Amino acid sequence: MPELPEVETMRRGIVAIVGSRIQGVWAPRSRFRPITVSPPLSRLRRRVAGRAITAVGRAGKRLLVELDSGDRLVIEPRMTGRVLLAGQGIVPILATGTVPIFAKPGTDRRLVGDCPPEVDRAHLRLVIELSGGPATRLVFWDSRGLGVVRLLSAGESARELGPERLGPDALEISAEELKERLHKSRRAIKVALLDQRAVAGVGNLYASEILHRARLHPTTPCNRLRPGDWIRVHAQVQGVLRQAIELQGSTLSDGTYRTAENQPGGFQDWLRVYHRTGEPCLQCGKARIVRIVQAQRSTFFCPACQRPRSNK
DNA sequence: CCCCAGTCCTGCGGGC
DNA sequence: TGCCCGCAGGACTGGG
Repeated sequence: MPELPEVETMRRGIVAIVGSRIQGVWAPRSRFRPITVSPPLSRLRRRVAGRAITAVGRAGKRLLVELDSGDRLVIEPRMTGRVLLAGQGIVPILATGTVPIFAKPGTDRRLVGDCPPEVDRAHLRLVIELSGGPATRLVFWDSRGLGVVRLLSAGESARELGPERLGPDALEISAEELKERLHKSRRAIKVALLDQRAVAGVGNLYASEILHRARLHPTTPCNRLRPGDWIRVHAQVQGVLRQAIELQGSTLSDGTYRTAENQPGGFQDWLRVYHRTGEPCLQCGKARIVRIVQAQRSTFFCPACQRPRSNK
């Protein structure tokens, strides 16, 4: 599930398209529902055709492809979306379930590299044709199809990515601002960290990891946190996300997330609580990891290392 | 302000 | 062995 580290890794993986020009955009035919694109593809295509890419940025869990027209493409991978680059004469073919494979055009089933026998393009959602750079295509792949691609004018950007909808990026936010934005809330700290309007980029996996390392019980109401708690939460927000970026994100056993170079991430080997229900805590070695549900999402924590706040 | 349930979607794993 | 069901959750919406 792409959160900030995975999206940042994707951004770094495609940043070489800066300077390229968009030649066309198309959505491959598929047995699945078409990708959610706005404006509709025909209009989007007219607005981006011939434009040069001036930057590739990121806001929280969204990828931002800036164009010389002042418009920007916003790519939201959500649960299973991925971006890939295809080079000269190479098109991505996608193996069922997991791994994208690269093949020479016109040879659909003669694949380059290892590949399971069943190959399809069903989850290929959007292809952006490029010229003048190292890649000829930017490809958006998404198995569940919850991902979204939007073209926003400068004005729309201000609204859609503005402070009403998106808080400061989790890598940029200061300890003071994080505390200021949350400390009056009665919400559980775990739930609050997932609120993209408060701070952008933390998702379900990293929220559990952050709180375990900060030694804070996930159900603690924000307004019960002490100054030292905020310091630790902030330090771990940054520490965990930075380490995860260094390791190119987390590829869980479902294998869905891959870098733009089609490599798995490495942070899954450093997870201390996520998906480790019943296993011994790696911190204390005594207690076993517990799973609870908060706001309809799984939370994992160590009952010994993350004690609930006693009164006051 | 906050919370909850529902929605979108597909792949997978458990249970029978 | 096959089938059904529920689960996974990011972002959003509508109702309380």
